[in-house]
Amino acid sequence: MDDQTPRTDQVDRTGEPGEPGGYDPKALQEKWLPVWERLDPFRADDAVVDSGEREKKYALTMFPYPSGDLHMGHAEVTALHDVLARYWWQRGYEVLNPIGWDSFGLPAENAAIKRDEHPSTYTYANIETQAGSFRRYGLSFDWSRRLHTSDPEYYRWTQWLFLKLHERGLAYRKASPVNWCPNDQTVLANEQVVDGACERCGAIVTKRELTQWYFKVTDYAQRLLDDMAQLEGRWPERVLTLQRNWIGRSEGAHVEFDLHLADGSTRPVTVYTTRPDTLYGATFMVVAADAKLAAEICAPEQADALASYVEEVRKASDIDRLATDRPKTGVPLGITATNPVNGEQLPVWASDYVLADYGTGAVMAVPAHDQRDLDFAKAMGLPVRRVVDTGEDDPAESFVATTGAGTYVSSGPLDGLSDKAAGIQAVVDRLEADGRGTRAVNFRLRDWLLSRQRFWGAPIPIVHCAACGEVPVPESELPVVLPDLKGADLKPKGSSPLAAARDWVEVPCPRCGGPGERDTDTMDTFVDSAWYFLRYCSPGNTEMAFDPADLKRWGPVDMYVGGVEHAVLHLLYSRFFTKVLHDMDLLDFTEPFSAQLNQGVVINQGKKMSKSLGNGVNLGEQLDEFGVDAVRLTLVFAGPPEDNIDWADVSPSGSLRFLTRAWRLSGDVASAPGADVTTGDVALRRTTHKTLAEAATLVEGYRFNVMIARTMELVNATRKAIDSGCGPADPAVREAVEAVAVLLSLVAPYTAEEMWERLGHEATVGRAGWPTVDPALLVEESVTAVVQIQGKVKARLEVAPDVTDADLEAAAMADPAVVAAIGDRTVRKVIVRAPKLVNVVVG
RNA sequence: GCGCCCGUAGCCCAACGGCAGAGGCACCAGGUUUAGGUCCUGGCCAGUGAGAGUUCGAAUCUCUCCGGGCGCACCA
Repeated sequence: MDDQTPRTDQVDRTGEPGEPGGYDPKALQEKWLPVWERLDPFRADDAVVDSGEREKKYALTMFPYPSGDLHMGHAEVTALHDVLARYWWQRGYEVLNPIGWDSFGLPAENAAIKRDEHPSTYTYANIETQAGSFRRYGLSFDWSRRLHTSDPEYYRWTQWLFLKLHERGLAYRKASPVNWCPNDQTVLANEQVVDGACERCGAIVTKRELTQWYFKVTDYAQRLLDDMAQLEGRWPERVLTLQRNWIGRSEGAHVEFDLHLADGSTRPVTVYTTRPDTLYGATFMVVAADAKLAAEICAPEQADALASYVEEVRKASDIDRLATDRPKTGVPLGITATNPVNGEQLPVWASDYVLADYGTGAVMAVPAHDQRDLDFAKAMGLPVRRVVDTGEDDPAESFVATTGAGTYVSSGPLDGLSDKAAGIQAVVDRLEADGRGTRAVNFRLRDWLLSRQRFWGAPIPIVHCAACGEVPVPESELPVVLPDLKGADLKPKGSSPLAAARDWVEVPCPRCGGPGERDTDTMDTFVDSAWYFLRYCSPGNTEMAFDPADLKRWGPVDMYVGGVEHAVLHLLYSRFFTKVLHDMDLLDFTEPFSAQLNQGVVINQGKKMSKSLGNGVNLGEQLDEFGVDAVRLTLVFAGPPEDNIDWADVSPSGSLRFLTRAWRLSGDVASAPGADVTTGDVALRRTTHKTLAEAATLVEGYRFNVMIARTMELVNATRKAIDSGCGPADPAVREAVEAVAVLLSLVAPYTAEEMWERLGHEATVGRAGWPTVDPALLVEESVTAVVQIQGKVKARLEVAPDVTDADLEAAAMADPAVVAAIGDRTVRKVIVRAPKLVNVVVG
């Protein structure tokens, strides 16, 4: 452009910190943070919702674990989350956007051992550091509801919830082989074992027979599955799939076989199968080698073989067990079982390919139609009998099991049938008539093992009494506060550190007053986080965990933003707790999180950031160099929220440049606040209103990156209008820049606030409200219609937006370029899509 | 092995079945400065991984293949 560039640029054209009049992110942060602390603009007010003045929104981001300071991951998830929370405020909702800390857990305990101090020292110091960083990061949290799961005031209610589940028979103790992490010296839930290793420390997990506390999540398996219908389309598809897989429902039948033991007695055993229709093809039976059943039914002459086999199996880690190409092993138990449909005597084997804790721990083996059974049959030289002819090669020769439907053969009354459902029905009917079986549903989901042999968690509020058994600690005595242990006291020794605190352990039985001992395990930290979103609604309530009335007001969570790494554990447990509390009439909803968004991860140069690769990006340094707003903008603009962000692909300096350009606009506006905008430049006004309308749709669709692109366009258009269009005094320019400030308030709050002030407004722009969009300005004066011949563009016409199909066709056919393009060919068909397009088909 | 998702300029990413490029990064040129990791203007740049089909019209729908990512994987 030319030299009508406004004068202010002489001073403003700088991004250098410290320069007078320049855009200085650091100065803005120092200027506005105290103002916001004073105004406290994002405190969620119960009364405002209750009066009906504003509708509620509950925006939640997965609360952090207090290890060190915040990192890029925190910066990303909170920046994305804050866009939506701030948008809701601007749109006139009363938004509950709380923050807290998941502050129990192993890292603090390990740090405490290393430094010979109490875990709380490390924990609360980190929390303060992170809280300060979050504040500087300019997030719209309601700090008044802050919680820490390691506070006695919080874990008192975690213990209360445990008691409630215990009361309802949903918390129980049982002895069973459990996952044991030799490094952390504690048991782990199934969900915490990933590929045979501890998800936290990576150590290879082994098995131990221990008596542990469980939550009966399996009672809710079907509902956990069914209620996902409510979440369809509102949760990421992959999370729903993960949950579905994890619950792992299957349909089949229980079939009872008679075992003929070595002592001549008969004993029934039930197997679970999804293919009862292949019962005639069963040629042997397999029981889990490590199940009690195997030892009980084993013939005496095989007892030694079984014992040494079990020993071998126990030694094998889960890693070995996971190798799918691993050869099948096992030992015969020296007994037979009778096939209930044809009376055949089947040899019974023990093997580790059958799992003790799934189904009944015993299977009927149909090698022809199950690859695992076939592999075993091949290894042991057992017969293979095809009973379903699928047209494929006979598995007995090909060693490829056929699992599809086909025509039944060698199956007695089933022969000739070729419908799988009918086959299953026929066999089940027969079994039911004989009292030898029934239809059954099985779940892969296991009960939630919640005991941990570690210190830094909520003690399990149970007293063990020789006379009364497991006695719940009375609610009035909660919380059961952790004893004051630290440093070396906490060293893992395979049993809970709490056991060493004898004065703490030894208490009178609450029931009989006799000598009792406290349970010395603590709860899995996933128990703490399975209900924290409820506590935010009733902060500081000393009478109850949460007030149902508060949850009626705020619940359920409207948007839950966090990482996919919690797709199974945390979300499943929270869903479970919600349903239990619903059944207790404490909640009127059955799903805690109505919608969910998973952010990607921040990587660098194509790889996960790690110390060993030396490619870590330090959040603090980025914030120092580019400022909070530029870093937040970069993270939000990088791409769709769920995509990973490669820090090498993005440009915080580019973000900083954009913010500088936006900020400079606010200094150029030369009309007074409240000027009559209707007299302003219509073209710019259209852009402004169109941008606002589109931005709203984009934010609601979580397309924050595109929303920012639109804001950039508006900034560019405004710059152009000032420099070479209507000029800085046009009220349309003010309107546009105010719109920019509001749009930027979602992602760059400091810059937006400064712009707002320069525009002559009071803080805070975060609560200024979304400008009203004038629908009249969304309609274009004219649109460009394209005319295609055979789908190729040949001409463009400027037409009214409300042009009729007939008028548009007439105009198109009259256009010289079109006439020329058609030439002497015959017009076969004309497709008209007013006002955008005409397509002429010639032939 | 099974299932799901994704392939658009040098890079990150847009595009109700209707003009392939909105925005940014990088790069180049010009101007302003010439103390600039400044600012302004302009430019460069793909025919949408490959092929086939449906359609008046396909980046968009369908199928096959290639490439990448994710999930599940002895759950009977």
